[in-house]
Amino acid sequence: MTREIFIYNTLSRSKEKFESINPGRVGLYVCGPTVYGDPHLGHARPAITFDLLSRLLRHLEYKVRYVRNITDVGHLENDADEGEDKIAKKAKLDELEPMEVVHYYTDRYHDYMKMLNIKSPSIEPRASGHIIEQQEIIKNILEKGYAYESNGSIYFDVKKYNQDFPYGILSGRNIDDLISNTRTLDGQSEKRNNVDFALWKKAAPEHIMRWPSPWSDGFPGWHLECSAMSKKYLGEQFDIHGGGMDLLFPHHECEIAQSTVANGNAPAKYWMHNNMITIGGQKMGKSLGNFITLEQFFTGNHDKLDKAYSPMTIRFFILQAHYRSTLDFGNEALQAAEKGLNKLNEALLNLEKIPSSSETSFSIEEFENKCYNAICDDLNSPILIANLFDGVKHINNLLAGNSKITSNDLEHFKNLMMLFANEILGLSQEEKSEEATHSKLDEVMNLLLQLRSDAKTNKDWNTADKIRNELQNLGFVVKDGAEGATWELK
RNA sequence: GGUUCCUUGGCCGAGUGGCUUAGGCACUGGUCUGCAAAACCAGGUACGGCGGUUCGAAUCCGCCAGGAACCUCCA
Repeated sequence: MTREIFIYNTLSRSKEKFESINPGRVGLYVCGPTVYGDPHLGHARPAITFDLLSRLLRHLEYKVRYVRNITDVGHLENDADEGEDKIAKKAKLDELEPMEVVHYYTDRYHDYMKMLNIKSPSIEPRASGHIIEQQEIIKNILEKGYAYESNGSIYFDVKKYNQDFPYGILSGRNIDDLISNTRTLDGQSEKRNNVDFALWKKAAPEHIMRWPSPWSDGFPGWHLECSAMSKKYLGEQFDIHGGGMDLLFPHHECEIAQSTVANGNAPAKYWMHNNMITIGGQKMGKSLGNFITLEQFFTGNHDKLDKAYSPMTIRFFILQAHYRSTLDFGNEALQAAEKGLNKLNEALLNLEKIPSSSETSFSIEEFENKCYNAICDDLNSPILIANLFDGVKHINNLLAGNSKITSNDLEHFKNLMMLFANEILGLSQEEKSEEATHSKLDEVMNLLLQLRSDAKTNKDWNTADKIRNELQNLGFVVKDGAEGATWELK
């Protein structure tokens, strides 16, 4: 299947036709989470966006190597013990091993990504497992003269780099503005310029995570890990680098600088950035403390949530906006998404009930093209979803006998609906959870007992007995007591 | 302060030079129904403000207003 894909490349600030470096293969690197907190709605966005991208590429028969890292070193030391309640905090008086924190939150991240039906990447490397590779890059940059040592730490010399290469090509920043505008922070006196960034940091005595190096016992700078791991698993130049817009500067800019010095070229051909999810018009993020975790969404356990929302509702909600637009959180919007998704799911189930006929009254081919065109146009999932709702309309009309379809076309149409909804958008038809079913059973039984009680009040003994006897046949025992009837399962 | 970006109907959210009245949710009328629900049919409301370019602009340009992201860890 040869379909052209267009991708918005942040580097050129325009949509470009996607052409992979190696025919039939795609190398994709996406910045993953720093695992020191529970995953929140913001984390779901890049995960879903690039899950969608890899699903599409694979469907179009590319062999995709999708690398998404886990950042487990760099900024952990003080955030490790953010307990929610005092008891939990007390339990952590004996500080946890950083790797315990990392392990715990990595597990949590995986659990919630799985619930969102996000496929596991091909490789999920960790920064702490690639210290050697990072040190190799530092040595390389030092040899080439674009980094300097200062008090046991190594900094990248941005000013020098900018004399030979353009710094700021991704973010559109100008180094002179940066130098004059960057805030001066404490502890930066080691740097020649405040725009310089750390490749290696000497560890303070209290810092637990530390590795030996030619320069000091310390740990690698944050920007370096992605350069090291993408190079190791995808090579010096790969196809697509993804991540949140908030990583554009300085993180991705620094990656480009590091790779340009070390390898002689920028790491990726296409740079894709997903936009932020906002709450009340503001970015939902850790520093603002206004984030809602995925667990809270799934349980409804948060002040700002009217109710619980299922993982698929969250996924659908995110897919209903284009990945480069901000998306504002709101209960109304979420409930609209929930209802819309239900409508879609019901129609998909009803696909099985459609009778075939001797002719087809709408164009399957046109439907197919519209769907492909939408998703191949820089992952325009909102348009694809709109097209799927056209499909829903067709399904309902077919069921109502208002339109017709031949059995061949029906088969094709079914496959297309399932392809786009399930395989590409990743909207699985989640089974009603056992828990939910169980709690509903209680309500249903109470309803039956209430009906029986009403019948008894009306001396409608036939109905009352019928309810009791039929329940008995199904294995339920109805027990009449002074306080009313109760039931139990035999 | 610098850089970049956004502002679409009751809500969310596509579109980007001329007929897309996108789509979802909500709403209104009708068909169906014992009554509902679902479904189907029909319907309304929009492009922040002011100027300009153009035969024609929500879409291009300028100014103004409001908002956001980044410049420090952040998806």
